[in-house]
Amino acid sequence: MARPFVHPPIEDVSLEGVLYALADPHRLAIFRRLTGCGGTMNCSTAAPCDLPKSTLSHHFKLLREAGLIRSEKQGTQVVNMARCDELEQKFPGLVHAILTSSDACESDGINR
Amino acid sequence: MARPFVHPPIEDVSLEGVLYALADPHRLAIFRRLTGCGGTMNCSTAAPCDLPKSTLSHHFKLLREAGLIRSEKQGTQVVNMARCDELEQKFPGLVHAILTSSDACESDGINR
DNA sequence: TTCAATAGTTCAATATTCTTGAACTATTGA
DNA sequence: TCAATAGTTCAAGAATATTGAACTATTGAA
Repeated sequence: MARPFVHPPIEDVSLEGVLYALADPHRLAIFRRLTGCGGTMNCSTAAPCDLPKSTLSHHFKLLREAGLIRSEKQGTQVVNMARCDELEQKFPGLVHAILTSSDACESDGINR
Repeated sequence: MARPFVHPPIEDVSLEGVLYALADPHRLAIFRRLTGCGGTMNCSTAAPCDLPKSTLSHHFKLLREAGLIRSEKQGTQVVNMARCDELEQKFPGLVHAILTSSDACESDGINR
């Protein structure tokens, strides 16, 4: 694709950005799948929701630029992975607490 | 004031709502002050930022309806307190992780 | 090679949400 | 009774989000 992906260095990743990115149920669901799978996933697979692809693309971009995921082009697809280790170092316990809380919430209705 | 305050029961408080509420730097700053003081604080004191009062009122309402704070009228003012214990029970470790991460971020520029 | 299919991205327009000035309300103290 | 205080509410303009349509890059097959 035309422009290369933007991945902020971990020191530029802000708490607000992270919270904002994960405050959206679709993005939280995507991030959960990426952390859950341990490895990489392409966009449409990681998104367990039937949103238009332009919307999905937007969500992935936001997750990426918030510092939550790393994306890389691979053939015709883009593979994504959660930046768990870096995040854990910058925001200790945060991702874990969010994922745990999210697990406990069936109310989301979108996750899984 | 006309309409009474709305405080959702803790079981109706959603993770997304909490994340969204705290994704705003002003609201995070307000919440931090409320947790930091341990007790109650009126709105203008809890808000360490010089926003118009209509905006502040909106932020307090959002924090309240997201389940993060409890507000009560006392004379001419409204006193607020963080719902820490309830939140801890529903979302273990979450508030603590956010506050810790927030402490570590001087980049916010608004907190304290 | 060419061509169609795949997997996203980008753009632009509409829809939704936020911010804030101005007017309003409730309480207090003089 | 009145002014001051501390917020709330409303409405309008500003800022963001969502999404259909057009576009791009890569692959695999003919």
